[in-house]
Amino acid sequence: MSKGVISKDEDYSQWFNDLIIKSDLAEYSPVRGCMIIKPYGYSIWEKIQAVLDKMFKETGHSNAYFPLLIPKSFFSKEASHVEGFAKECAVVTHYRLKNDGSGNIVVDEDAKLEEELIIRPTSETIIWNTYRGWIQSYRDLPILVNQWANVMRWEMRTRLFLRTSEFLWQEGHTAHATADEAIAETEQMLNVYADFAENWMALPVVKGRKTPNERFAGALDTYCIEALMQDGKALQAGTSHFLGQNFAKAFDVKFTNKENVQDFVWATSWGVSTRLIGALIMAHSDDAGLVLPPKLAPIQVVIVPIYKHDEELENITTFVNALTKELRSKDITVKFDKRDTHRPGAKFAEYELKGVPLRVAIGSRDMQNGTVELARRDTKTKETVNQEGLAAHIEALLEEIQTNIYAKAATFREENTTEVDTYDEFKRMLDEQPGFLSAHWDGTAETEQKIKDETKATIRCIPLNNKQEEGKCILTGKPSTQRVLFARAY
RNA sequence: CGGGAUGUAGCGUAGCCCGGUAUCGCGCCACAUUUGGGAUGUGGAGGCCGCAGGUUCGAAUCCUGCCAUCCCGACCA
Repeated sequence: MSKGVISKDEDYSQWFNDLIIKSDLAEYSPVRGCMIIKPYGYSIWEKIQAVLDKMFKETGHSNAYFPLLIPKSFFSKEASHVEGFAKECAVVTHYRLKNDGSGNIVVDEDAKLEEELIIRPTSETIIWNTYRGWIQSYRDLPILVNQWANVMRWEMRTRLFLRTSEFLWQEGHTAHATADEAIAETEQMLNVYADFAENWMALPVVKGRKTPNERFAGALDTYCIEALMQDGKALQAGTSHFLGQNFAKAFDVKFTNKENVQDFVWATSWGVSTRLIGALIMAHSDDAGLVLPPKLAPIQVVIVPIYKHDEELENITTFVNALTKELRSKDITVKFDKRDTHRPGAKFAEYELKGVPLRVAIGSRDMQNGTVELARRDTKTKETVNQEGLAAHIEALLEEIQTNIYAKAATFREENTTEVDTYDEFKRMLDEQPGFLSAHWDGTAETEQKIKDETKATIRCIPLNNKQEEGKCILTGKPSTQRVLFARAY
């Protein structure tokens, strides 16, 4: 176990917090629920951004930026939307501070805003208010816009990366001439998210749809990707919403179609957030620290020299410089840590904590033998290999690590996904072996709510391409045509 | 917003019951010896004891109020 990090079996929540703090991803800020994302943590976000941004552009989207502050009145235009967000909005009421004469800085009551401003919890309202001016004809459609931004939701209870008051995300907001086109867009972006989660984050996900209860405020249909964490709880890793014409109607966004008939515009929105970093941590890491998939690791390979004299270091450095150059030509991110202020053992522990996928150690012994020592973070195994062909070997190994991390997570999910047919078994599994529970449900909100109240488990999603089969609801015994996925969730 | 806990050096802590300006470890600085899994020795620096009142000759310690954070619930990406 790493110093200062509690074992994840002993206290999972504490383990998660310890890891984030000790591995330098983030720290607490002076403001409740807000965190400071430190350079190492932010560099993971930058990688996530770079990959997703490319995927968005390849699917025809462009980036834009809408303001942080939204007039309060905008929120009253879409009924279910305001209901969903009203309780967690931060409100700007004044625009000036003053000195009260005794050295205290206070709000200047004379500087009260005519209309209060809301710090965006999400941008549907300001964006649809804007789209009204952009759209007149079917020729103006579709609009395929994404924005990278911060948002604020004043949550009751916060957790680093999983649920902070302010978080970073991207939100796509598209406008279409037909429902079919909007639904296709919603599904397309869900697939982009699933592709990203599985192939970059090494995180297996279930694609599905939310039940009406769990839908986004203002959506007709919410698609999601659900992942399973190591403590058996589910995490919603991304969502894509079909908003129908709700926002177009609320903000009066109409267009003239080819038949010269006016109609309301069809909408989607979709987003993922810095929560993905939380998912990354909880899905793969262990008691020694983070385990980052090579494709998203800020440092993919760290090289640690072991030497007694400067002359030996020079020797090693010459070799390392050549190796580094070769690795960089393969787009592999390398760090050569030749600090003489820390001994090798300390460095080993540090990079394990930080989840660097591959470590190369080179000492004088290796230089004489023409070898290096390679240590994998995912398996914690070490091997001594020849310096000849090393770059190619490392490249292959990184791919193997990526595959292995995914396979491990997939196996875990498989072992913790259970089909249950009775309510007793359902409750017993939640206590004894938490995970995904695939069970029949009668399709009513009442049943869903009752199960939630009694067990804290919610319907995570109705998986897409779900197998249709006859069954009986685990709670009511009423007939059902398919299983849905339950779990306790973050 | 309910329940629980905690605030003492950068971090982790002792001291609090029984009032007398603070303990230990890690880290930090200097020098030396070290370097294949978290080095060792010697010397040193670092504190308005969360904040504000009160009691007292004297408060980290007793009293009152406040603030903040974390954990568990309800709410949520």
